[in-house]
Amino acid sequence: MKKEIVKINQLWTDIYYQLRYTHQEKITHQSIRIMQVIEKENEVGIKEIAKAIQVSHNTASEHIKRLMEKEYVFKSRSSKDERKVILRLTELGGEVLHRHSSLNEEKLEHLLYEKMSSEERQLILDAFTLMRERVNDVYNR
Amino acid sequence: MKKEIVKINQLWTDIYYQLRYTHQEKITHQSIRIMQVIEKENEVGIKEIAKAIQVSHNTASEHIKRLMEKEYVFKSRSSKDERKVILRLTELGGEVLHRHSSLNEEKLEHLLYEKMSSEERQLILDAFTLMRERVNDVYNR
DNA sequence: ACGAATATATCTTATAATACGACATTAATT
DNA sequence: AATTAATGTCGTATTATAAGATATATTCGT
Repeated sequence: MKKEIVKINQLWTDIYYQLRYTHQEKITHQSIRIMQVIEKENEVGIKEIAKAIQVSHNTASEHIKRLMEKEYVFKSRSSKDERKVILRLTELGGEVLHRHSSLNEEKLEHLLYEKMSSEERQLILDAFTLMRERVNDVYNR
Repeated sequence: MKKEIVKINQLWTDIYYQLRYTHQEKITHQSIRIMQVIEKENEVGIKEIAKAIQVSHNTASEHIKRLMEKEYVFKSRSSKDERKVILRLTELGGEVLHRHSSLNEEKLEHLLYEKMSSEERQLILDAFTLMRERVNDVYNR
């Protein structure tokens, strides 16, 4: 493995460790992964969840039941196929997922607006934008 | 909240979602958080774990027992204070944590070395390096 | 129109994870 | 020697996780 790759991963995990949210609510690993899929993909139903986290469809259904009890997720039905569930995050669910996968906004603002010049800030934004664009080229056809 | 902050978080989570490892072993949320602390901090013992994940010391001790059974973690004792445990990740533990918090090395290599020029690659590396440096200035004295 | 296939839901059962209080042990401190 | 600090263990309770069996509703194929 090239050493730049290892280096970037080191930087990535260091940045996340320092800038993540703390004092987060209790939540399970599966719940986070499920909510990530719902947020990042379109038209996600029970079957897609089961595939994404590698469990049976009935287990996936139980997960969703629990997430609905916590009001992190709600269901609607596809208009094209009334058998199919379409899952979405509630506002609360979105906030919870944010606190478990995003960078702390206050810390990020402090870093970008008080510890960096506008040129440095632009460098960060350009790099992330480039990376996301190229990633999309690779993984979404 | 400034819109650049929200934008960067959007990019951050998109990049992670696309580049993360898939088909990961079953692991609990608490296990990952504990291993992150062990990897990123020095001289972590039971007390530090308890504080980091906000549980009692006996619960933290049980977590460590389970992680040792799985051979993700091992203990030694501080030479300065023989009461104090010092936790470290085993090689296996390091790999497991990697698969649950880092970017997939194959995907990253493909992205950086086949989809980017060396200038673009350098931009990414510079941006991450800058970000990590400044983060360290802020959060480590 | 009708049986087959698909998507989801529910119920039961089993195991593992999570957490805490109470109590015990060992090493350091005073 | 008594106290404090760091950790470990036991008992107990709750929740999470997962699968199989079974059921229901919708759509597809002919």
